[in-house]
Amino acid sequence: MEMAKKHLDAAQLLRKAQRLDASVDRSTVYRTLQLLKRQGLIDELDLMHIHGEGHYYERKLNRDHIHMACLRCGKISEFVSDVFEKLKRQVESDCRFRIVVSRLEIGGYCNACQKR
Amino acid sequence: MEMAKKHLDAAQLLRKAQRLDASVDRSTVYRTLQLLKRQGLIDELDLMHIHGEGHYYERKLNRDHIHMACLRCGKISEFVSDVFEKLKRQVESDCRFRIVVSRLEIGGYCNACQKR
DNA sequence: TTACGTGCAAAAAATTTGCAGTTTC
DNA sequence: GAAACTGCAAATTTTTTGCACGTAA
Repeated sequence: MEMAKKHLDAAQLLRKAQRLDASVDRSTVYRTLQLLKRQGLIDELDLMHIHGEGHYYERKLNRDHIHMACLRCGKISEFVSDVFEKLKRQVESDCRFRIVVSRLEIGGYCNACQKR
Repeated sequence: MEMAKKHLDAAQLLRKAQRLDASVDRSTVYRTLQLLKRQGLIDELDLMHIHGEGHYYERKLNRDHIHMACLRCGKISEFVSDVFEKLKRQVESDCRFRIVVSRLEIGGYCNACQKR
């Protein structure tokens, strides 16, 4: 599964998979996503539910990133921050909590939409 | 709606509401939640889907807090951090993004469960 | 009136499950 | 052959919608 492009929901992944093998079923997609999620190989997002109640998935990379969803134009942008890393380390030490997955999603207005 | 207690899902809110007025319908709950969400009066969480695919709601207070969900015992804990506030300010200035809502959820192992 | 909020019933969207047949080791 | 994976069909769960009615400004 080449989840190279990001932020795909289960239906999109199904369609992509069926382009390679038309017999692939929805349940296989969901079962595989569950597996990958448990292994920590993908991250699950909901992008502030701007486009409905579904979930989106992306390959987990070394560096976590923040997702920002524009409430007006729907654009999704990403941001990597040392402060985010610092925050996670603070949670781990202050709360004695071993972090496995983390997700920071922000809804608001992007630069372009603020100007209108 | 006394969402005093937190992290209630739509079904729980419906049951609570029906205790006061038995005729309340599911759709009213969902419509009200949509409204409150748009007004920024409540926050929507999914608590890392530890207990299923639903969503949880809580009154939005002055200070945002981080939610941590223990993948073993299911306990949800909360944490307030200045670093989180700093991170949000960084996003606003570095990305020129006007934040309306933000949500940081973390999955991992709580102090007690790490020791087992 | 005109807009709004509601219950009701039905639909739609998202995800899960049981089962039987294959493949894999 | 046991364990794991799959497609298929059907079921569940979660959320939304159309509609008719009542209410409030």
